[in-house]
Amino acid sequence: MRCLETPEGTAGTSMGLSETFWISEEDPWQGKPLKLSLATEEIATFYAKMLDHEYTTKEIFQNNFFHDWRKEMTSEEQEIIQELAKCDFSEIHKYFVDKSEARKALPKEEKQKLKEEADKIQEEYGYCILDGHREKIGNFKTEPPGLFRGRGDHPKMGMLKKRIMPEDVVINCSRDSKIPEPPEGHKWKEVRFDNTVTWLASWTENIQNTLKYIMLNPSSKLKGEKDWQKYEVARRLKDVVHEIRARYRADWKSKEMKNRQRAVALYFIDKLALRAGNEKEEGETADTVGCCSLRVEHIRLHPRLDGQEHVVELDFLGKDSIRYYNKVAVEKQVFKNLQLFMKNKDPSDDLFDRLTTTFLNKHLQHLMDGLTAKVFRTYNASITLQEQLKALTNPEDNVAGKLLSYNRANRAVAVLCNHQRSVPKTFAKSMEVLQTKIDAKKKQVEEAQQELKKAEDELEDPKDAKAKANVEKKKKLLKRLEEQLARLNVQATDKEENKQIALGTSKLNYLDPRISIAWCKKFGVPIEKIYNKTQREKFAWAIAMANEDFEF
DNA sequence: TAACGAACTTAGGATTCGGCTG
DNA sequence: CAGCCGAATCCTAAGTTCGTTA
Repeated sequence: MRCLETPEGTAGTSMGLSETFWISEEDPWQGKPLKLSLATEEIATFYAKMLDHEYTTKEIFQNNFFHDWRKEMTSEEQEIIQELAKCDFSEIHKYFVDKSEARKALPKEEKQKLKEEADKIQEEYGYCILDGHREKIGNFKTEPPGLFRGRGDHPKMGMLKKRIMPEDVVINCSRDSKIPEPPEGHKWKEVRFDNTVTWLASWTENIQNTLKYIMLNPSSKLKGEKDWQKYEVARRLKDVVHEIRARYRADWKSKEMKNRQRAVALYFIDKLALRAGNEKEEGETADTVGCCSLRVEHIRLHPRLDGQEHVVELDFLGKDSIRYYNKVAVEKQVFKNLQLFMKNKDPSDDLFDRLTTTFLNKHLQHLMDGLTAKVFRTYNASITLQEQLKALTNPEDNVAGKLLSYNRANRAVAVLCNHQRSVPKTFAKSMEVLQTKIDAKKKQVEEAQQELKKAEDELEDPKDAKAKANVEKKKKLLKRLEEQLARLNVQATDKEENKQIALGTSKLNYLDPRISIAWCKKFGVPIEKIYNKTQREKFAWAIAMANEDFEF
């Protein structure tokens, strides 16, 4: 494992950062450059590097940063540097912009050398031996210091994330293994030998005061087996889901408010693939919710809307502050229950005030061994893929056409799970380029049609072999061009439909890979077309296991 | 029984890579 | 042959779950 990177600050070193420029209100510092201590300068570089990001303009970010920065300053520095607004980071910023430009402009050989050095580090620190097998480690470096940037409206954005020292790190390995040496002059916080957990090293980060772990890569046997287990639990849910649904429908009429709330929440989790929604500590994280933590302000009830009855409009920020927005028609009983749950409550009150994820999961555990709220997401995602593949795949299609069907099935799952992405910066442009290609191809097709017609007109004598051959040639050309055009159109459709939808998350975490592998085998699509190298490594267990008859 | 702690999966954005094109 | 672009990879935050503690 790697830890202890060189500090990035340059004060007192020979790295040659030009002087930092400070303006302070008081004489004698007004407009004067200031030499910073090593620690202070390093933190200044963290801020300076982020100047291009919008969030450095946010007050919370600035306040958190400045507060933490001042804590690390010498008393002299604290005396001089009293206001963030009077600090000028632009020279430091430029220094790093130039540095990154310079790196990009490096000659090939130099880049090659850097790559080899990185590979050497990967080779030395990136693997471990588990049960006699050499396994790749997922994250073998401790996280470097910097400024914390949470997602969404995070109250801690801008806080200083401190450098991890060997003294912060716990090593977990076998008693009889070669225990990793701490860097020269340092020692580990602890070395333990716990084979009931999977992590190799851990430390506590200072922002949320939570543990971080060094763990194995998804390609490892250990992770693969866990992944397999996860899907097996979801498959067991398939066998009992109808009973469970009958049960929660019955519970919509339960005399116990607690149970009614649980039944409605479970219905949302099942139907809408919502996450469980644990309670979160206020002020520690961004304000996001899942099912059990929904508040009254997150839903609106429409007795009638757009020709449908009993429509629930959901609008809230979920994990990673991604917005969930959906209008969905529900059963009358659900609708009435929701009205009941909302009665006499403020917008900021919990919708399911009698419900916790613990209570919900206890119930689920009782319904099926190993069942928890998240299993519904896995189950519904995988079963949706299977059904969609069945519905959308046309065996007559060529590989490109089949892949479009696959992507559409994948997309249906991503939509269900609300996996979004921001529209790529280059989207509009690349769409335009594609459209230009399509237009050009259309023209070619038209020309080919005319040429074919001409060739057919010239074919007066059916025995004229040359003319006949010419017609055949033109026909072939036309057919080829038409196919190319079709392929481009397919591409454009696919691209447009994918604009704001992220397929990767469901592919990696929710879709039983055996479904996809079986589909590939059944329809003669090479597995490489749907899984890249990394994904094939992660799903090696499934590739070895699934044949074309696999059913989720 | 609520709060806390630990361990693990899931998640989107940022960065880097590598192949194509002008 | 650079420069661009999409794909792959990296990064680490943000969830879920379960066990423990006060």
